[in-house]
Amino acid sequence: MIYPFKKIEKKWQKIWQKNNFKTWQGKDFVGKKIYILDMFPYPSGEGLHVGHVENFVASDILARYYRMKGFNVLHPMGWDAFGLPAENYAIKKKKNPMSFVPQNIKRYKEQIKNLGLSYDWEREINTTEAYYYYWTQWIFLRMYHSGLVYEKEAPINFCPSCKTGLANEEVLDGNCERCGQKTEIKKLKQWHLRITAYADRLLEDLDTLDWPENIKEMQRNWIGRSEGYEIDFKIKDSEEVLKVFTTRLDTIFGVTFLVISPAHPFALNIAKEDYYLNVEEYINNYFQNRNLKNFDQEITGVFTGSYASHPITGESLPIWVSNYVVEDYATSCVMGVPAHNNFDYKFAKKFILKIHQVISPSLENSQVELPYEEKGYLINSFDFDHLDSKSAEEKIYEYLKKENLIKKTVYYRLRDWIFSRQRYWGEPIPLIRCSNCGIIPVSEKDLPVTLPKVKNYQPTGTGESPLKNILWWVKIKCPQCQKWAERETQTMPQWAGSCWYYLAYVLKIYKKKKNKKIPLIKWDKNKIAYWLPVDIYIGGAEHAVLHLLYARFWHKFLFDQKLVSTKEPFQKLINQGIILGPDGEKMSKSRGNVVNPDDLIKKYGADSLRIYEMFMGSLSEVKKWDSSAIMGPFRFLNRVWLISKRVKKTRIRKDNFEVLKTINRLIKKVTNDIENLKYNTAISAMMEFLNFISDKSISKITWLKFIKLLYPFAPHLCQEIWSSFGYKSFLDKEKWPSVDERYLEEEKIFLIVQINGKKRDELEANKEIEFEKLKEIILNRPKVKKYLDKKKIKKIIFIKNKLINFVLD
RNA sequence: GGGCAGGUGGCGGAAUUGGUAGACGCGCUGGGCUUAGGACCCAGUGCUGAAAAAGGCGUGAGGGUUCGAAUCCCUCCCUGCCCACCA
Repeated sequence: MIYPFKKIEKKWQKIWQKNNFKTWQGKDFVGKKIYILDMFPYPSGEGLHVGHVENFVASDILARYYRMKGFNVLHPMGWDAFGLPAENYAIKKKKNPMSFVPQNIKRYKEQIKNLGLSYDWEREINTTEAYYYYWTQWIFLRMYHSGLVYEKEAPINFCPSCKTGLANEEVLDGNCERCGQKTEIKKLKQWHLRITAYADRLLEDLDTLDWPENIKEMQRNWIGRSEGYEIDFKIKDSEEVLKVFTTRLDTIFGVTFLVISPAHPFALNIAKEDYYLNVEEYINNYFQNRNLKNFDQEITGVFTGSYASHPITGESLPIWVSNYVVEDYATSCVMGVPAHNNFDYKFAKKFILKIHQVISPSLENSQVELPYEEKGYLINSFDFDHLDSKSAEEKIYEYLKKENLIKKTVYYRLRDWIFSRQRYWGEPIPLIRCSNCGIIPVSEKDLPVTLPKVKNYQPTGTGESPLKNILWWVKIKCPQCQKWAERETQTMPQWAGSCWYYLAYVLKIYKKKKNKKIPLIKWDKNKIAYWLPVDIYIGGAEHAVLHLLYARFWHKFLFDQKLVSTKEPFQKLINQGIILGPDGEKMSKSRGNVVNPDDLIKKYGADSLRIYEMFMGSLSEVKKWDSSAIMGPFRFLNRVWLISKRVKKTRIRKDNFEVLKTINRLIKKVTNDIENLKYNTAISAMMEFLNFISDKSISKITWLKFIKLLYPFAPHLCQEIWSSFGYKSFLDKEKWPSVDERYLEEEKIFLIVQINGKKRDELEANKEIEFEKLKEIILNRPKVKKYLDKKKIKKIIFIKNKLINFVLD
């Protein structure tokens, strides 16, 4: 028989909705809080996928559990609806995203309702609504006034398909993060946010976070702090000086050439007559070809004819121009130490330059295969010979410092965040361009700068935003000189809205206007102080260096502005592992291996789907979908339904010790497992319990304890059973079962008998049994006797209440 | 090339952190019930040992530490993810 999941699920979803989800509302300033947050989705038109389900169910279990534990739970949901995915989809479907996004949201909400997820819908937010992006713009203006916003023409990544500039973080393997197109390098004037000003704090404060180590490591690598030295190399026959950045000062006597990037301002200037044309051609070539980022690019180069002198030895060092020097990192000039750097080595080999070993792995033997990139002891380094790398570094620094040729420096791999997009579907950047006064920020009282409705919102591809053509919107009186000026027509990147949305949930209020509730956001530091930080944040790892870095940056800025009270927004982070298709490949439409949650809900019910996804394996691991395996959880719930009917008729009032022991153990196990997000083992323990009682009669009390344990996982079924026992309450308001320790203690224990470390026998014995007594019993057991026969016992290992091991000769 | 995670039955995965390897579930086999079953119930299920028992072998490969290793150490192989001319 199949339990009537359709009827049950519909019934409770309706009741929950009718109750206006009041049970699930987080109340400001009431009791002990916990903030459980999901990464909010892009409402893309494809609908929810099984990955969303995994994410949302995982947090829903926590939310329901903590409500039963008496916490004041904040568990909100919203829509990250600006940005390329929604816009590209809208263009494909030839609809304006403004009219289109609400439809998608409606579909998402319907699906979420069908899953029985317990969100606080009063706090729902949508990044594309004016009341919301008012504040996105407001924070931006604050940043502007704090000097964190600047415009700069720079070579940036440009997606020819999305027709917009992209941030470094949005380019994966040279492809657009959104559409997969190969990106090009284009020189465009772009707004930047000075995230590098926060590099150190973004790095340091990672240590205070309870995040997966790999995500922290990714952020560390992305920030890429490196401490080193900037050294002056004088160019011969010139007044100019080349500044070189190195982290390996100890190898300075191994320098045999200098290399500068083709984009370095000196590149052409220092080229000597005979070399000028070569260098010019090389540089032109570089700029023509750099638009396609090529990862297996060959190292090329050209000699400038100029020489620099070594700051210590005065030796002449040829200056080369090469593509292997990154143009926008550090001084974009490198000292070539081919013996101790792999790239320098390749370069020297190719152009037959001197290779000069100055580091030796040990003092005794300097023989080593080059390039040798490890630290070691100095050789061929004049006065500094025999020093180890570290002390040599200090001594050489002292020496060059006296000559005023060196400076300690820190550089970051992290670049400032390119913050403007030449697209329609984003928050307008609240700035005004006046030909008289320059850039004028929109005044706070004129916020929000609303995005106009337009017919033609397709990207122009010329590097101009489609907003440029909407003259009525663009033309504006300059607030300063009152002459005609223009609005900035570029928009913010898709990540802007998600930089502070976890605060928006906390700050959302309603204003009543003619019986209508108008949503508003009102900055309230007390509310933020109460709810923040987010205690548990669940979402995909794909945002490791995007959203999670940007949001931390904004949060730290808000902290400096005294607008929030914590240094970090997200205390604990959990990444759910992605779910692969049944073929073991990433789910994608083109592969045709996408599993649709709607179908599964129809066939087995939301509760079965919820349990199946949590039962698949550990939350953070990558998992493969197996459609037939959902039958396990489905059967499990059917049996719960059946046994419930049986228990309803029982007359048993008091359970025997065995049953009480088992239920109390289960309570302990499930409680621990939920708190550690080990849902798979919690579920298997509940299955075990069901197997255990399937041929026994148990009391209603014990059964309903079990139903409460199962409730966060299968809320519809458990709520139905609860009410069928005559209870009117919502289980969210019921108390989580507590463990009665009396039943956890064992008076009998199972002892393992090992012989030479191998299990040969087991026996039940009284707890705390003494060694001598036990030994006597065991030595008389036939199984053991057989092994001990004629052999000498060398040693006996006895672990109380657990194991005894006889070591034989 | 660098960083991180991981490798356990036919499959998804457990294993209290050094102490019964394979919980739980899927699948499979046999039986029951049934007009029927892709429903349900019962039994079995790491490999090998022709059935049972005794035994032997077993956590990517090899070595080590230990009374005892999936777990700790060393060497190697493989897979996944992220970053990659960052000096």
